Amino acid sequence: MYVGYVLDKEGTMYHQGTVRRSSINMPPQNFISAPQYSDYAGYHHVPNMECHSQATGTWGPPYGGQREDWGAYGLAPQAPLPGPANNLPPGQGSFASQDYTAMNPPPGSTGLQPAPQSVPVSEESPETERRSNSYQWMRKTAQSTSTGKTRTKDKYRVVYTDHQRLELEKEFHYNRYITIRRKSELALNLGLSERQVKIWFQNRRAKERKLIKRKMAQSDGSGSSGHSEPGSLSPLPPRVSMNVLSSLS
DNA sequence: TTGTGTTTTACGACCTCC
DNA sequence: GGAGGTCGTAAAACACAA
Repeated sequence: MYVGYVLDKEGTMYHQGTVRRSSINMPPQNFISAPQYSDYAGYHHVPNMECHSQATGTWGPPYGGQREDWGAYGLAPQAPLPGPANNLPPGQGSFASQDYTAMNPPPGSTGLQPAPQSVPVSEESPETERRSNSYQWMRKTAQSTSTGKTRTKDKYRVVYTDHQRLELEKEFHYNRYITIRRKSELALNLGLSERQVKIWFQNRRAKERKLIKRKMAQSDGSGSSGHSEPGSLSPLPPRVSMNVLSSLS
């Protein structure tokens, strides 16, 4: 049932997935081993990420221009930040390929092993370390699923590797809505299908909304009125962003 | 060890837009 | 009609307390 559907609809996805996972756990370019991200211990979930509801403009102009926050990941951007300063339209967060490759050296170099990621944990703030503990799962998951399978196969779902999640999170942090072009690039670079990337972003937005709701519920409960407005999560209506962004890519 | 709660993938249903 | 959006949900993976 699922198999039929999926294989019909996206044949490569799960075939690839099978291959990927059988070798996977560490996909193709993957990533040697999770420990190379030992510093990241789960992107720390973007310290501000859970505070988006506190100010509508937290993400600034449509989520763009926040890449400096990557310092929180131990991943400061190496390329100039796109965004207003670079005359990129608001919301057009998508960085050019060179930006991406700056972080993701092409095969032949060291693969996907951005050097900056080896920021010593000791340099992180106590808060960061605390968060790191909260995200230890990030380290473990990549190792724990050696036979990643999907709902359509023997198991229900795969567990993305640290690296895959890190890259996806970075992209998400930069732009909540991924462009078609970036989706392709990411899928290619991470050994995922475009469908997986798309769904990951959908789920990630859902997660964010959930966090915001929770935050708002808490602030309501504490008597203080939340600063964010319903719907403030999405400065760019999905459709608009999709059209605009894709036309710009 | 086990029970329980949370998070993470993945999907279907339904909607909007072109 | 197709693509991508949200919403709701299933179930695996995981964390953690008892």
